[in-house]
Amino acid sequence: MLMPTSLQKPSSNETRSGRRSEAPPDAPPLARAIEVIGVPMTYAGNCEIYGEGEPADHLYKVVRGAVRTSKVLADGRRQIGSFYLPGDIFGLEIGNDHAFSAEAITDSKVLVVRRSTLVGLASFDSTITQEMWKLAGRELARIQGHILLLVKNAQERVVSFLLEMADHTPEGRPIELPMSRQDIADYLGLTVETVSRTMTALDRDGAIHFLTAHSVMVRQRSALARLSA
Amino acid sequence: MLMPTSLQKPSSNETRSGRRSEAPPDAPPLARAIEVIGVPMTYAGNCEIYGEGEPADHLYKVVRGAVRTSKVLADGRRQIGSFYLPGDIFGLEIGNDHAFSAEAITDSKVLVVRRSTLVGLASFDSTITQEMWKLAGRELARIQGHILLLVKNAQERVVSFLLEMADHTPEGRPIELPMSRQDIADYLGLTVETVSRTMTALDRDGAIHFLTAHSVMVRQRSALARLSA
DNA sequence: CGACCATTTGATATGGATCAAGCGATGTGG
DNA sequence: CCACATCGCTTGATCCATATCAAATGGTCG
Repeated sequence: MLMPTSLQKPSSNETRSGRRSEAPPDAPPLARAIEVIGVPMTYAGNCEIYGEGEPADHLYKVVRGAVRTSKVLADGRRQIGSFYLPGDIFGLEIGNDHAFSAEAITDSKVLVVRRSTLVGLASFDSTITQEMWKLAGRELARIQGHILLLVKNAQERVVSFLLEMADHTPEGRPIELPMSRQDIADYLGLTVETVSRTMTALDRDGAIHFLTAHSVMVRQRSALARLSA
Repeated sequence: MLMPTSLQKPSSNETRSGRRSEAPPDAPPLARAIEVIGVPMTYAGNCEIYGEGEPADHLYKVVRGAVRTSKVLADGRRQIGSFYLPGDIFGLEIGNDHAFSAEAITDSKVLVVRRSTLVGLASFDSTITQEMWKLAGRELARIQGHILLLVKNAQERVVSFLLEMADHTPEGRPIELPMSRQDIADYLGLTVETVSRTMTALDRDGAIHFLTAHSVMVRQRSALARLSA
C-alpha cells in the first residue's frame, strides 16, 4: 500500500558529542556552518522528518542514510520529488511552507539548523547568502531536470535515474539504491512492474548488472548515458 | 515541424516615450522598479528573446502579448517550461545561464532590466531582495506544479492547463489561448492530436465552450477543477 | 480564389498499466 | 530448527490510453 509500514517520530535526538569527521575546513561556509551548528538527529526508516504544509524553518543535511521528499495527490497516488543522499542539503523551500513532506528511507542521520540562524549568519558572511542562492539554483535545476525526465519513455527514465544515483558513487563501485522499487516508480511516474521489467531488461542486455536488488554495477556509464536521451 | 516558421531578431527597440499606465504607485517595489527603469522592447511572434545557454543577466516583465520558455531535447522533441502572460516576470534563472530559451508567442512587448541593476537597487531597498526570493519561490512552486501535472492523465493535464490560463482572466470572461496547440502539447507532454481530442471532448460534454480555437469560455471553473485531480 | 498552415477527426498501433501469480528473502511462533 | 506467514520484487497475460499515421476541414493572407 501507499502507507509506510511505520511512521514513528524521530527515534532519538542524538548526543552532540563525538567526532564530526565530515566537512573539511576548506568546505564552503554554508556547509561548514551546518556542520558546526547543526543538531544531529537520527530517524528510523520510513520515519517522517517534516510534513507537507508544515512551516519550512529548518535546513537539513544528510549525514548518513537516505531521504525522500514526497507528496500524496488527491487521488492517492504518491509523487516523489527528490532523493537526498549523504552530503545533500534539503528542506530549502522558498515559500513559507513545505510543499512536500520528507521521510527517511533507511535509518538516517541528518544535521538540522534553523533557517533564522542561517539568515543571521548571512548578515556577517555574505558568501552564505550567495550560497543560499546557489543552493536554490541547484534545486531549481534539479526540478527542471525532473520535468525533462517525466516526458521520456520508461527505459530513458530508469537509466536517467540510475545515472543520477551514480553521481553519488565513485566510478567502478556498485551503485547502492536504498529506496524501494515503489519509491523509484513514484519518482519516475511509472509503476513498480515497469521499473522492475526495465531494470531486468537492462541487466539482460548487459548494460548494468544487479548484485542484489539494491546494488547495481554499471560497466560503462558513458554507454549507459546513451540510452537516456 | 518543430522549427518555428520564423525566428527573427527583435523587430524594434521601442521608443521610451509615452505613458506607462501599468504598475500602480502602491505596487511592490520590484514591480515598480521594473516599470520605472525597464527598457521596453517589442518582439514579433516566434521571435527569440533569449537563447538556452546564454548568460542570464536580465529580468523581463511581460507588458503585452505572451511568452513561452522552451528547450529542445537531444532527440528533437521540445519541452515547454512555462507560459508568461502580461504582468508576469520571467528570465529569473538562479544559475548563471538560461536553462531554457524564451520566445514571444505573439507580437509582444516586454520590459527589460539588467540583473546587476536590480542587485544594486537591492542594496538600497532590502524589500527588493525579499521580493527576488519570493519570485524565486513562485518559480519553484510553478515548476513543482508542472511535475505534478506531468503524472496526470490527458484530460487532467488539459484541464489543469486551462485552469492555469484562467487564473489570468477574470471569471466570466472567455479565456484567451495565444499559443498553438503544438505549444500546449509540448507543455503538457502530449501530442497535438490528444490535446485537440481532449478539448473537443470537454466541449462536447459541456464543461467548456470554444468560441474560437484560441478563446474558450468556462462556465463553472469550480466544476472544471473537479476534473483536474 | 487558391495556397498554406493550424486544427480537427479518423483508423490503427503500441508502450506501459493493470491484474494475477510466482519467487525469494526475512522474520515469527511452535 | 523448521514450518509458515509476510513483504518486496519479479514475471506473465491482457487491456487500454495515448501515440502514430493519414486525411479532411477551416481559417488566414497573398
